[in-house]
Amino acid sequence: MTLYEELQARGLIAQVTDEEEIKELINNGKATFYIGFDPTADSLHVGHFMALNLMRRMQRVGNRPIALIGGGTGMVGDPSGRTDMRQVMTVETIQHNCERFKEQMSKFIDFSDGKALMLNNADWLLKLNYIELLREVGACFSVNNMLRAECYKQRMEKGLSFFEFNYMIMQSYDFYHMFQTVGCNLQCGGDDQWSNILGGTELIRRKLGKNAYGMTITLLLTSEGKKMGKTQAGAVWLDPNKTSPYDFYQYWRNVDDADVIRCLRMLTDVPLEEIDEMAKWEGSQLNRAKEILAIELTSLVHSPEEAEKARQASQALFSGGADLSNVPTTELAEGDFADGKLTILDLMLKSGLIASRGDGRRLIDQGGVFVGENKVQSPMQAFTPDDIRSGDFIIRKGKKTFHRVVVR
RNA sequence: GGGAGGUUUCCCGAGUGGCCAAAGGGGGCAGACUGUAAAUCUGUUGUCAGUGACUUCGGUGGUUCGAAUCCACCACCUCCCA
Repeated sequence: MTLYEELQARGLIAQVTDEEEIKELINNGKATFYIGFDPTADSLHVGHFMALNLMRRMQRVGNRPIALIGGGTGMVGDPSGRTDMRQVMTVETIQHNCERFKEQMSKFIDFSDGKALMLNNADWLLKLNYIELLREVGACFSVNNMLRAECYKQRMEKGLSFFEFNYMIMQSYDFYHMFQTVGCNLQCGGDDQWSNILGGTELIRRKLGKNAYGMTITLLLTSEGKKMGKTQAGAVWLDPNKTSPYDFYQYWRNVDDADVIRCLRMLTDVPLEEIDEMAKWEGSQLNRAKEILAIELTSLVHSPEEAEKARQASQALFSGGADLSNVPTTELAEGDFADGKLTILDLMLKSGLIASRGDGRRLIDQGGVFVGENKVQSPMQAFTPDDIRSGDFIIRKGKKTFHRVVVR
């Protein structure tokens, strides 16, 4: 199976500018392709994972990936898919975020010996002179066309600033620049990037009379049409300090029935034949598929060891296993026990299970808090360090949030 | 530059002087049912002590016994005309 066929079979390819040419390029490892990453946070998240995965797959057959950090474009912000203007970030924040991205990406992509590049468009965009830019590329963009682009359409109702309107031009300039300097001949991205990518191929054609290509990958949406990897608490991060491997594992373990197979196909390396088998599973059998998904992804993003730990912790909690050492834990010192004991409210507050004491009272009122097997009856129920030390002290909030407390 | 309207609790959105911690919906959380799924039903959803106090309705001042509601100024947003 060729790379292109595989990508297609996994449902990753959304749109391509020229199917035959792109097949030829990527199947034979002749593509130098780039994907842009906006440094809007200090960690990559699940949304970026699709892109990293694509880069990894492409690199395996000899294509050369370029991870383009949007240090320059990040100062403007992509209006695609946004209903409001992005917050403008300081130069220092952007710089810091770029560093972190670099670190995280190295786990997925081999940057040695020029097998992959990491560039920052701040290196060329910041140097641009407004008048020169207008003269050089301004004539190649039709405002009429730009306004028709899907990414701006939605914003026409709410209002779009000129500042953001320029995003497409800058992204196109990136492609144009890298086409000339490092031979970048293909741009990939999420399907919401389609208009921006076309801007680039168009610019290259007009300015240089040469062909460059574009390919977008399907956005990973839940069956309800929401972006995958978003929770109420925010994004699911790849940084273990922001989203623990246990939480990461649980996120995937809990995806909807309707989404498991698609996630397996698009995100993991599990062979397609095996996934096709799983697609036949029904009902509670799908739980097995969710476990596989969670293990595979936690292994890829963190490590097989972390994945195993998360699996063991989950099993211990949900199926009554013995080893609870890998459950999320809060450590307290004797000194934390003001009067020799702490109430259940204090303990939950300290371990981050509740946001306020009122929140905790409500939960307990509704019978949603357990210590071990026992339902907590009163918010004033108190525990001494010895109570906690006398065995595994597990607080359960609701059905699936567990937290262990230990006293040093 | 001229004119009109708006800014409410996580989001949308009611509220035009006391009965407003503020309707309704969404979302979230919890309970029941389950498979760590979905759907459904129920409860809950500012903070802290619990028959009470405190903070909240863009900001700052003012009127009033009393303001999310009235007045003044400022900031921001949207729409219409140039």
